[in-house]
Amino acid sequence: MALHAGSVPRTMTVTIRDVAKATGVSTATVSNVLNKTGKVGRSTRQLVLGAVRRMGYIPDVHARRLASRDHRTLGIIISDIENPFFPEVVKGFETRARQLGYDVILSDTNYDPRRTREAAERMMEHKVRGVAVMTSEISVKLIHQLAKRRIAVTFLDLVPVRKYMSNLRIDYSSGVTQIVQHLHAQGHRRIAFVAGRPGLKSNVVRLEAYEKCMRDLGLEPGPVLPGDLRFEGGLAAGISIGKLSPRPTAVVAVNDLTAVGVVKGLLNSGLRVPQDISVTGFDKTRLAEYSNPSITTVDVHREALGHLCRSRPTLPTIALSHPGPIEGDDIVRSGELRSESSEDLKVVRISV
Amino acid sequence: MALHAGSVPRTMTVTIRDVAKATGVSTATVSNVLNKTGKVGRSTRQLVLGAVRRMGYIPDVHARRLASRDHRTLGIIISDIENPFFPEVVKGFETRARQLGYDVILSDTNYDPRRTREAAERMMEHKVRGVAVMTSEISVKLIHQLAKRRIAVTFLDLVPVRKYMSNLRIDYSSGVTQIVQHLHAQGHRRIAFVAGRPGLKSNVVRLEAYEKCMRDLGLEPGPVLPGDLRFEGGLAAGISIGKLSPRPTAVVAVNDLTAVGVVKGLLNSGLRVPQDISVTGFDKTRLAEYSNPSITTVDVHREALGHLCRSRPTLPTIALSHPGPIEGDDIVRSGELRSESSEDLKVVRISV
DNA sequence: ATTGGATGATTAACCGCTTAACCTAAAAAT
DNA sequence: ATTTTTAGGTTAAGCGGTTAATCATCCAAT
Repeated sequence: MALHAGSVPRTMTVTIRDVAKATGVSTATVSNVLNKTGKVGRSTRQLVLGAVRRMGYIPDVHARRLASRDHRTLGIIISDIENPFFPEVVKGFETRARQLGYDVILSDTNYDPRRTREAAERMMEHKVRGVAVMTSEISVKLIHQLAKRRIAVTFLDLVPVRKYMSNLRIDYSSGVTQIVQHLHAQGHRRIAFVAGRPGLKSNVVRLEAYEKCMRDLGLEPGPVLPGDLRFEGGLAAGISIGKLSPRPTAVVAVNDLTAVGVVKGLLNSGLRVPQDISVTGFDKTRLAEYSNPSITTVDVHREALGHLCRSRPTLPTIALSHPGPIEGDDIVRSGELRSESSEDLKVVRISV
Repeated sequence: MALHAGSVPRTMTVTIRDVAKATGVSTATVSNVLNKTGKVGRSTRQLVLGAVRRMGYIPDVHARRLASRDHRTLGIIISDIENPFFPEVVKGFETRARQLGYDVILSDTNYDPRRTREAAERMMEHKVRGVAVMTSEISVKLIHQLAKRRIAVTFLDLVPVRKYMSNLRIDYSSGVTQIVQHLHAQGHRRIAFVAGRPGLKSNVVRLEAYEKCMRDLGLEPGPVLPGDLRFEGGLAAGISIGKLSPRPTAVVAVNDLTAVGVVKGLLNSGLRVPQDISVTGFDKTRLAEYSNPSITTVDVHREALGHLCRSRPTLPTIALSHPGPIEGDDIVRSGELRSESSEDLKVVRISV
């Protein structure tokens, strides 16, 4: 029995002290090696690095973040990860963040105000540098709380910009307007609208844009059906529409997921899409591409959302693709996704 | 100017010490109030709680985790958040974890071994209690490293179970076999297969099951086309299949996303689905439901995956829904999703 | 009156790492 | 030859919590 009980490490995890002891240097030196501060000599560095590898040392992120006041973490709050729109945003956001050496923490609110509040709290607990709020369930109060803690908040057109806030204004109106005009140009006159959740600003904006545009075109703002931003809502709406007496010839859905549901509902009602009736979506998720038939949609430039406020130019454009009753790809350019930042955003400028 | 400069707090963040000072108690007491240890008297508790609220104190998660060795955090590693399969798993996992008071950290590997290794490291840095590895890019070594650090690992049929490991065995073979037999029963004789990524075990298993089953039925293992587990691969395969001279009458795709791509490819080639050719998928994602026509798929019971090893019973079953050339819903029950756990899994038994 | 819990609160060590301040010896400058 | 830099390290004080050990009361039991 050559082993002394005393030689057994108390805790299973290797700490920076263990590495220091093993190499005969101070913990400060090990830390400096790990953080590449360039204050350590070549030979010592090799020595330490060797030990680190050999001993399987992995720094504890909590200790690290606690000690260095610099928490390189960003947060993103979304509503529903099952809506394909969000994974795409998340992917862009995460990729970019990682490139820049940031960790990302994700919170899904599931359209629930309580979970939204918890999500915001989680961001504060983690002391994230910035958070992208990609949902509109959040209260103004919560946003201000975040900002007050010097967490740079980026959101979608929710409240006026102040310190530490940055607004991504998605020009929903323009997108909807284009869709409606597009349908009008195709000869459609009875155009229905499938809405999202009543409380959500972004949805209200779309609905109003639809109504205004219809009137501007001298049309009656056709039937407006309730939805839930999900497949189910779209499905139900599609079935309802199938039963309407003067049936609409086109349906504008509040988002792609809803649109896909509408299509399904219509098909289930024995209608043909797009021969009998056209359906359009919003968001330009891949879902629109997967769908049969592909649905016309509005690109809200998720990638830009994900990459967040690349300075503050007028970002690329909304594109309408794949018209309703016609096959083929026609890209209509127009509308815009604007990015407004308050000066203090510099803090989180996570794009180059 | 009634304000003294000295009265301005140095740092913007309220710490437990500030709360203690403000209420005239010790930090230990504040901590005890916050952690509901029940060691604090009623009046003091109210006092503290009041101050906490008033001052907007939010505990720092890093400090907390560092001090209490109990890191209530779970990790989940997935391949591609844009594959609808994963958001569904994540949602289940996260919901359950939160119910149990765990935090979740998510990592997306994007089918890239390097990112997989980074993901595993991230888990170790965070000292998570357990991690669900829902991708097969991961190396055996990495899994062992995690287990060695006493991180309970749950994975999909990758390596033999040891200490701290738990295996979710998805009976892919059975699923594929059922699909093929199902198609055979429908009268299909030329059945193609669209594969996933060559290296991945789960994909190889499916391919082999397909081949074996075909032979068992006395059929030639029809054409096998390469894929990538994504829409693109399916699309390309679908187009290729459209050009085949003795054209298959059915296609078994390695997963739903691929299946959707195949359908699109076939439709683009002027074929009708399912009248001319049937397509089946795997995973039973909602995508299969959204698709037109809906595709037959195999349920791998994501929810069970998400909820992880609810003890270790033989979990519910695989269901085949919506056959190819026939409309309507017929559920074929059979096959199974098994969950094997090593004894030590108790550590992470995150279900009740 | 004395002992012995409960109950409620405090003290202070520590979690694992970073970093400002300080030290030392060798190289460069004067 | 002496002073100044500079490179390479060390010391030790935190970061913001938790928690074991300890202590002070107050009250029931002997």
